[in-house]
Amino acid sequence: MARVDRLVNHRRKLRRGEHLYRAGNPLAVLYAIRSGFMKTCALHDDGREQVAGFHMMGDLLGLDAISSGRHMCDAVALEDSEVCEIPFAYLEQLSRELPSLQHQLHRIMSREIVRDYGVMLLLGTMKAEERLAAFLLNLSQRFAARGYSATEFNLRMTREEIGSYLGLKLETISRAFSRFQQDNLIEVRHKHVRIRDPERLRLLIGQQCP
Amino acid sequence: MARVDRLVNHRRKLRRGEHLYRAGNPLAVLYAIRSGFMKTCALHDDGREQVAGFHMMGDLLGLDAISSGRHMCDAVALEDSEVCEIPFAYLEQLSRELPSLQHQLHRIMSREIVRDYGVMLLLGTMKAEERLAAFLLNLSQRFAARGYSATEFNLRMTREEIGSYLGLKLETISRAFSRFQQDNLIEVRHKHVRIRDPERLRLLIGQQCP
DNA sequence: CGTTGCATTGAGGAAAATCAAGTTGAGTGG
DNA sequence: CCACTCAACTTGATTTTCCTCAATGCAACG
Repeated sequence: MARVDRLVNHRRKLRRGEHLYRAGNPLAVLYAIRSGFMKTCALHDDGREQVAGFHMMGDLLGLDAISSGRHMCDAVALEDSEVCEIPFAYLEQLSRELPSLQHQLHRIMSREIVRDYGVMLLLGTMKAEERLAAFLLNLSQRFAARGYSATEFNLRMTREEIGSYLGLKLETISRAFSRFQQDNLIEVRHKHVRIRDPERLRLLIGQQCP
Repeated sequence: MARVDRLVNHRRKLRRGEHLYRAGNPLAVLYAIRSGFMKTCALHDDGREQVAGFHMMGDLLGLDAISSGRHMCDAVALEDSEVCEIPFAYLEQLSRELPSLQHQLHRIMSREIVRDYGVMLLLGTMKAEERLAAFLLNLSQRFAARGYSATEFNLRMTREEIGSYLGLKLETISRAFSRFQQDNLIEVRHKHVRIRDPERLRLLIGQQCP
């Protein structure tokens, strides 16, 4: 137990806007988010970038770097945040001795893969408003799982970042928000969102294009 | 070494069209493809599905199931194929004793995560023809890495499956193929593709929209 | 109190989806 | 071997969706 403690001993604080790591940085440690809110951005050679995910308390970052020993995306704090540094080599060593730790690590990596499949489904098959609905419900659920309100929260990211994540332009996000508000699905004012009708939001996602 | 051999001892043959596993199946083994060609499909509750990846010799399938103990997607053979069954529990056990095996497993899972980021980038930021160009170059590269021709190969999947993977409709794929052929980038006749100008295909991807 | 960065809204245009015929080729059975 | 069938593919016309461009609004901050 003492040794597991040592695994998560080192903390690091980040100011809003600060990079936790950048693509190309060598892998040294994984990061468990203790507090705050972050985004990861996948980058293409030609300069294009896309938000690959939004991350909050309890999420583990840096798994992309294990394959090559270098990070393959950027991680940026969207608000002041605190992370735990987990030396990867030590994590591997310890997980050889602790089967439950080992299995936990595998489950976390697998969960990331499953999450990515969900994003692909969203990007590949959904219309703009379906994407935003799915995004809001996902956020809602994750806040709820952490003990925050499922129906009322502040967005930490800009419309542009939401758009990037959902494969849409910021204007499209803005219009979808306005439309949801008109339809009494949500109340939205700047970064603040209140979900008024989660059930109809959920239905909205199911609408195949006919 | 004998024990590593035992790890990959069991084979399974699949006929074209046969499922290797389906979403919901409990995780028992991972699968290493020995020969053939497969697709994995992510599924949404409402029946929508999307091809999450195409897989060939050497690829490892089933990682999505580790997180929950159940498969989260379908895997289907696109041609007669053979796979190796790798009991996951035994793999975990053995990787506790063999650090290099452990690290190899982590790298493979991480590589899948990185691959997924690439697909997100493709789905989120690229236009139809860029997507198809990226797809063809990726296939080409993977064939080359396995000792096959990088410039000439047979597609194992239909236009519809390509479209599903790329977030496009089959008609769009067909038109993009025709256009590439007109522009002398490729020759395509049904499933047979010859890449005539990989360099210009590569350039095509870099074209930001403006 | 103007500057700055987001956000909203509208108008027009481009990309891809949809709808609708045809074509091709592989497989099947006469 | 030939006619038939069926699935996959191609191509064209039209429609939808989202993007682009542009103007304006709004809050935060020095």
